[in-house]
Amino acid sequence: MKATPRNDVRAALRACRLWRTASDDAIALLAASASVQDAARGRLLAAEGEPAERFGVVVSGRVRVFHMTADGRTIVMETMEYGEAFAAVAALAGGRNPASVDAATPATIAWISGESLFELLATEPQIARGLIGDLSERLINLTSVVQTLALDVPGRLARYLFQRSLAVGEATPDGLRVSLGMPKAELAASLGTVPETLSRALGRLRDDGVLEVRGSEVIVFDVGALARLGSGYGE
Amino acid sequence: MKATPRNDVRAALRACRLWRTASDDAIALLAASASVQDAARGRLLAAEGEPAERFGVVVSGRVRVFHMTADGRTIVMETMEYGEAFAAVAALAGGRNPASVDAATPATIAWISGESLFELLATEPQIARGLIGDLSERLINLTSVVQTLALDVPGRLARYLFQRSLAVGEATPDGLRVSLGMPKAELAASLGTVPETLSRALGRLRDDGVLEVRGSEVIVFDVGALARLGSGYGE
DNA sequence: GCTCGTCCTTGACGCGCGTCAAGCCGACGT
DNA sequence: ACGTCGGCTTGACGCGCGTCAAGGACGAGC
Repeated sequence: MKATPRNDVRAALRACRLWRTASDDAIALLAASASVQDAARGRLLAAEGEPAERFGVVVSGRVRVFHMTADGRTIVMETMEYGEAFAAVAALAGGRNPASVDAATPATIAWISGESLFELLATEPQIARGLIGDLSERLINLTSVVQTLALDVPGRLARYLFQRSLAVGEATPDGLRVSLGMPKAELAASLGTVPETLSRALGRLRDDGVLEVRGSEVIVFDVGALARLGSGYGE
Repeated sequence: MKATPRNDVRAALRACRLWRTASDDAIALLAASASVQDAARGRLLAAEGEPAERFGVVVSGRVRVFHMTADGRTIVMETMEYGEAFAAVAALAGGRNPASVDAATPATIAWISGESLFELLATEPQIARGLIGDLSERLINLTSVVQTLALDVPGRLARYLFQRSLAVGEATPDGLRVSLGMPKAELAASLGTVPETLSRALGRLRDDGVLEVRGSEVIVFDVGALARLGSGYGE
């Protein structure tokens, strides 16, 4: 961690939706006040229950916002990438972190104090609207997490694959090629389950002719089926 | 629904934390612009997926924010009472309702357009901070819902009873008397389960000597056990 | 080539919980 | 007091999924 201004940090802050209407000068100030941390993969960045007086913005890499259950499994609530902020709510509400955060890949984080943000808010009040919009959006995302948890594992998997088909699907003569985006063990954790069950769920989709598994990517034949299964409407 | 200003409406709006630093004049304006609806119990107030251009404030009664799964069960995400706003995120983010809302009791609702709120924000920018705080808090609440969903049914029940013990527990010579606050069928739904399973979970707590069931209230002998079970740490 | 390690898959089993189907109890009307 | 009806409880059963344990499959290193 150090406090010299860095271009990558300023760029990440500029890209952050929280204060997208802020002036470049204000961003520069924010960047100057930030402390920068390089975190190895798996490094814990914020712990559930800890008081939070600052929040992080992802400069590079990916971080996971998650909750760990008593038996050691994790539920991933959000994954944040370049230019996204995490642990912001606790800093804004002045409370404790409602969830833990760790680095899903090697990551660089810019830490900003809640105070700095409130100062920014005071000098440039128009950013409030962006902030409110962003918080609302996050609330909507979390709502969808809750809905996802109501699905069974095949449903959650289908929902994930469907979203991923839209995002990174690549048409080929065989079908839509979709990379899983992470090792299967990690995907299982993201879906709130274990590798064994994920494997069976994939096997079932394969047997039903929806897709074909090829190592760490799948060839999707029937995107509609994924959409159907992932929206919670029976088989 | 009608548009004449009402004292109960103004009072409810005044009590609303979203704009707690707003001036009385601004509240009066808001109240005048509101349309008031009296809803019977069970009445649907907002449907998931619908575009939302307005949000509601509870003037009397209680409303439930919930998601209905494909098989017809409901997950309750929040319960809003006097002076609390619902369906606000969609109106603020300009999207669709991420969840449905219905009246848990007969309720009176003041509907306010998202536009009115933004006007208020423009004329009295200091309310942004309250709004941000409220949204953050709601985000934290939802996070706790996610965590609750990771518990098994006895755990969820214990968590609920523990919170309720703190909120409405009444010391008696026998133990802490805690009313369930709603019929058991409704409680079961709030916990994301069915009456049968709730009944068994209560029976189990009774057998373990943690509490005793008396109709629609319970006598708690061991509050610590409730806290333990509800935090996700084994039996 | 072999060996080792890592990641994934498959099978067997147990547990939690939702479902179906009876009972039970207390509240109410006549 | 009796019947009836709705809310609650209890038992039996099936299914989904987590766990344990035992194989594959594949690449890395010698």
